[in-house]
Amino acid sequence: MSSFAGRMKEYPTVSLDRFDRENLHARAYFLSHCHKDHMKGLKGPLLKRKLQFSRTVRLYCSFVTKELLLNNQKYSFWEEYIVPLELESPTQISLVDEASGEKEEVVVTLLPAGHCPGSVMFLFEGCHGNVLYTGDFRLAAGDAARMEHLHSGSRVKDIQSVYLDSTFYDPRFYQIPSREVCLKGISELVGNWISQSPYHVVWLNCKAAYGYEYLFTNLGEEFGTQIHVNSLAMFKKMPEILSYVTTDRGARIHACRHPKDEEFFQGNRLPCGCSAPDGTPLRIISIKPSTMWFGERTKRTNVIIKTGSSSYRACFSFHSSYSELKDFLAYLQPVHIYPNVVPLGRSETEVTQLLSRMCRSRSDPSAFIYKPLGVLKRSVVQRPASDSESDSELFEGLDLVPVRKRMGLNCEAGNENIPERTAPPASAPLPLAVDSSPSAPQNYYDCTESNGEDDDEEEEGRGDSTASEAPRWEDFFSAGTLTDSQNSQSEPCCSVTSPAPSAATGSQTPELFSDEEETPNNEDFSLTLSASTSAHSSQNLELPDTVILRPERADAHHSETDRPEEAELSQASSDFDIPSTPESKVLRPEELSQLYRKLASGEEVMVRKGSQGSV
DNA sequence: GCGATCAGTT
DNA sequence: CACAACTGATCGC
Repeated sequence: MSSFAGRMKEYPTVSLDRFDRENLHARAYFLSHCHKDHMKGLKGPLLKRKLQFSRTVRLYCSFVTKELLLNNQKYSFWEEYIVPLELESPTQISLVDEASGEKEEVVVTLLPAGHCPGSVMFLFEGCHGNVLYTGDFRLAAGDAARMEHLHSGSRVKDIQSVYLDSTFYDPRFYQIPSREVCLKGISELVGNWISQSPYHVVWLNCKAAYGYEYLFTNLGEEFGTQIHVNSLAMFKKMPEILSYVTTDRGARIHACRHPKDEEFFQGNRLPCGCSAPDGTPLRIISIKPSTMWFGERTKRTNVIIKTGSSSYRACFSFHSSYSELKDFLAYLQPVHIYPNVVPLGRSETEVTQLLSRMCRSRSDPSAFIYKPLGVLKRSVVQRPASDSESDSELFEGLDLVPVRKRMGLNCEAGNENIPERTAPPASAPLPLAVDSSPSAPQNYYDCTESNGEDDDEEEEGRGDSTASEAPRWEDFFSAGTLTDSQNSQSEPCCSVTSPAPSAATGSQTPELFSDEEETPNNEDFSLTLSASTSAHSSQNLELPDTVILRPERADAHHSETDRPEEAELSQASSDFDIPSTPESKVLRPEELSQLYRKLASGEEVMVRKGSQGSV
């Protein structure tokens, strides 16, 4: 849950995702996506009054977010104050103090965030530097390298600060299976079930929040069907979603909800109360999307877990995993990183400190020699989804840095003279490496036919789409297009600048595939299903509560700390429990700086187990 | 009576 | 499992 207070240090006159308290005085508002915890104060009467007296204060968001927001009556008063922005189209906004007339210009660019429909990150560029507010996001490793607007020419932009969705910034959440893998697992489960008879139906036990839509569309596509949901109203302008949902209760796949839906399910009823026309009892399974995570060295990823005779939990995450976050940060190398979320069981200072290891060094770069150790880790960062058993995590956080030139902050308006850092080495995901051929993702997805076309062509109708890309999740459900874009209401306070020229020269496919070969292999679990578990009215008591459908391979090393009850659930393993390398300890940044200095000065340095000793 | 906040539930 | 929303109790205006 976001605990971001609403304002960024560099541009304190704008407020993002918070609309109460101090934020009432903002010159402009930004909404990253339509989840309640990012809308605090948004329906406040105080704000409403302020708007009525203002000529310049506006709310900026994506078109889809606008649509979803206005779908809720409580926010309808915003209608005339919302300025929807296209994705990836830098827009200059004047931040005006209406009392004094003082004015500051800032260029904002919306980047797809992959969190839920309409979700975006905001990149601000102005005289206080480039700042990225991520909102909530789930991006795969390497995605930052594919975002044109994080680059200037072939170089990564100089990012002063990142305000980060740090939900899973904790080594415990090292790995979360990719969307593709999760989707494939769910697909197989659903397919195996509904193919058994017309009375076999599936209930997707989704929470009342946006973000599951790509599940609906992909399942709908795969099985040539529609998913039953409570309401279509919010999707009325989103044909690419609308065509896969229905309010026809006769559907085989349901994602409808009811306040007592869990009870209903126990009584073999769907939340919508639907039953078979001829009176034959339905055979219902529930699939509850929930986040599952896996430790650093866990190779097997069980994306489906059976939790009862007819209940399953399926891996699903709205947020990037620890390794995905590290990849993201390692690529951008911001000077500062501020957490928007404090993961459970941690303190704010703790997270900030952990994050500081991913910041560009603030000290004199010449004090650091990156070579000996940096190279080691660099390789890990390149292939985040793979070689998870590598012990090079020893120096986590200090890897990255191929030495990059630092220059002063630009204080001219605009973003012309942004200091450029060198592009990452060839082994890194290339900036703008446009992996546009549909074939490449197929390797990655590893989920057969269902995805090559999941881009749902209508999506491509988006007018602004500058970069031609392979089908991407974020294209699909993050920002989306609306029909009837009569939206171009030009606002007095905003003008569109020309997008930065695309430098999509690279053609090399980034590190997409990883070792997903180790992922699905789902034969095991189809067996379970075809065994056609007895109707769940007969409580099968000898079944354990939790059955892992695809057993772990022997590669989960439980060597040191072998805790039987956790051995099965790799997500219970944490890097705290099982150190990456038995003899290593994670050095504190100060210790490492000291170490690096010694190395730089030619001193001999030895790292011994547990503590760093030097000669 | 409305809204904000918190704890508990799913 | 740890997302995000809903429910109900409590407090204040």
